[in-house]
Amino acid sequence: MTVRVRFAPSPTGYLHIGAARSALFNWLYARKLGGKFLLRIEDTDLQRSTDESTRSIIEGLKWLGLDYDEEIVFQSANAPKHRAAANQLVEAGKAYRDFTPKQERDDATIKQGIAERARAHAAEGTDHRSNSFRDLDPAESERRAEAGERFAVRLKVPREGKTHFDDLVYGAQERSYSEIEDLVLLRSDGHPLYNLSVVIDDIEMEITHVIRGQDHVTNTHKQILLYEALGTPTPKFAHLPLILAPNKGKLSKRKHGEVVSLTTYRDRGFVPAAFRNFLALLGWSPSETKEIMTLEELTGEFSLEGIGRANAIFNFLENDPRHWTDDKALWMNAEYIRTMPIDELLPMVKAELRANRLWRDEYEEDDRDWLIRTLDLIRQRFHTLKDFSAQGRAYFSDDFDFEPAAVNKNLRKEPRLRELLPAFADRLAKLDSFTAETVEATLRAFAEEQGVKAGLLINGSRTMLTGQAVGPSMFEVFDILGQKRSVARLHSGVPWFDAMNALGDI
RNA sequence: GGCGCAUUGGUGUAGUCGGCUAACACGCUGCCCUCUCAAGGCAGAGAUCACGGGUUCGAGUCCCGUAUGCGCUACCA
Repeated sequence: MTVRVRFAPSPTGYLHIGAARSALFNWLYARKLGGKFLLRIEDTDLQRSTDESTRSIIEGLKWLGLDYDEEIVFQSANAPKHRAAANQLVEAGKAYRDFTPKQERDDATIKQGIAERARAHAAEGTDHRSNSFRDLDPAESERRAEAGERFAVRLKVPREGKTHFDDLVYGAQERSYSEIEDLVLLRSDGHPLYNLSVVIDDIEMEITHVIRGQDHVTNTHKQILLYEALGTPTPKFAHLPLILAPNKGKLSKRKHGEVVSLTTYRDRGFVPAAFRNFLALLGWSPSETKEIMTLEELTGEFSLEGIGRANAIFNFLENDPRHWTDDKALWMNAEYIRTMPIDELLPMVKAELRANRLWRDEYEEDDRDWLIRTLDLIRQRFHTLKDFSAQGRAYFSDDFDFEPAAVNKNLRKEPRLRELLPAFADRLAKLDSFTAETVEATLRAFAEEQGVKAGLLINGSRTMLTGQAVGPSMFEVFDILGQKRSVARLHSGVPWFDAMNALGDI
């Protein structure tokens, strides 16, 4: 039997990184075993579901490189089947009509409401499953329904016994029936509810393995009850540890903002492969110690046995731009940027430069070699794709900013630079062969002649040519920027210096 | 309140049948390299494996208890 797994998000917001990891694990499992990876949008909650969210999920999967097989299943389209299944269970005596009027619940206080209700039940000594309609005579039930009385459909959970399943991650699990309420299958307005829909759809889609977050374990017990009532074999289950916030709390969009949204990583310059790699290591570890892995390696190495059972903390510092997301994710992205094949990096950089109007068509043809050399030089110290248009701007445009700190450190400290730099520029202008080697020889000779340290001219040049205090080896930068631009930028210092001096200390 | 799950350095994890002087990665510190910053190389700090009992010659690894955290407990998904 071929493996069939699914990723079943509800489109009620942007794709959460925890959900993205579930998708990744499902995908890896399917690909590893030559099975199918299916996508099902659980849009049964019409109030909260949006098309925009559905699009965001699909885009997110695409960005991560997780392709799905077969058509997307929209759960709402299957509502008639879900209703039919519930009715069939009523007829079979496995479920019953509950004519209790619907209680309106305040969504915000629902959690404490549950606890209070549980306490009250315990105090009264009542079984939380006790429902007067559970044993209502079928004929009577039928009659009241025909008369148009509103009712919900609840599963009749057996009085004695327990459900059990072997979780592929957590091992043997069991739960006494007495802990499970007669769950509602159909609302009194006929709307099918989550647990019913999931089971019916999973059966219909012939899902063999359900791999989802650990927050679903209790649902799994309820769903098993449904499978049994329906007389259908259960799929295998594997629950995944959760991804928590640094305070060990739930990682939510509302509380933690954009760090939890997958699209953030795309928008802030992550290489998809890097983020995917990072995500794979959250809760799962390969048998080898190697952590940087291609998709193929990930697929080959992946196994459910490698998944841990403890929740993982997604480590980041709010309000700290340097650590806005997990350090390891940032490191991994930098690692990918500086080591991935330049051909693969190129399209991503192109998109980034284009978005910032720094892209020129010549980069595609005549200047392609120059572009590749430049990228190879500057990518060594970049962390995200954004850096190519920000820190890297001076390589693609003459219109770039000077960092005040760099100006103070490398230019203002030594007044002689106002004359030295242009004089050095004149030397460079005379060079017949302008390469890293000839520039270096020229600079060192000039420094000695003027009785200054080479470093003074090097650092001053760096700031004049790039606006920054840090960057690649300066002679390589001269080489990349070329003779004309280098000379011009060094000369541009004179009026600039005068303006600075007029302004006084910063 | 009830039920379930988890607990190895700051974080992610490894640790098969009990032999650990507890391993790897990120992060951190220092040094080297050097025109700066990275990268790289080297060195290092950081964990009495939540706590308390027990079994055993020997426990991170097995058993019991406690604590803490998380999850679920809805006519939400």
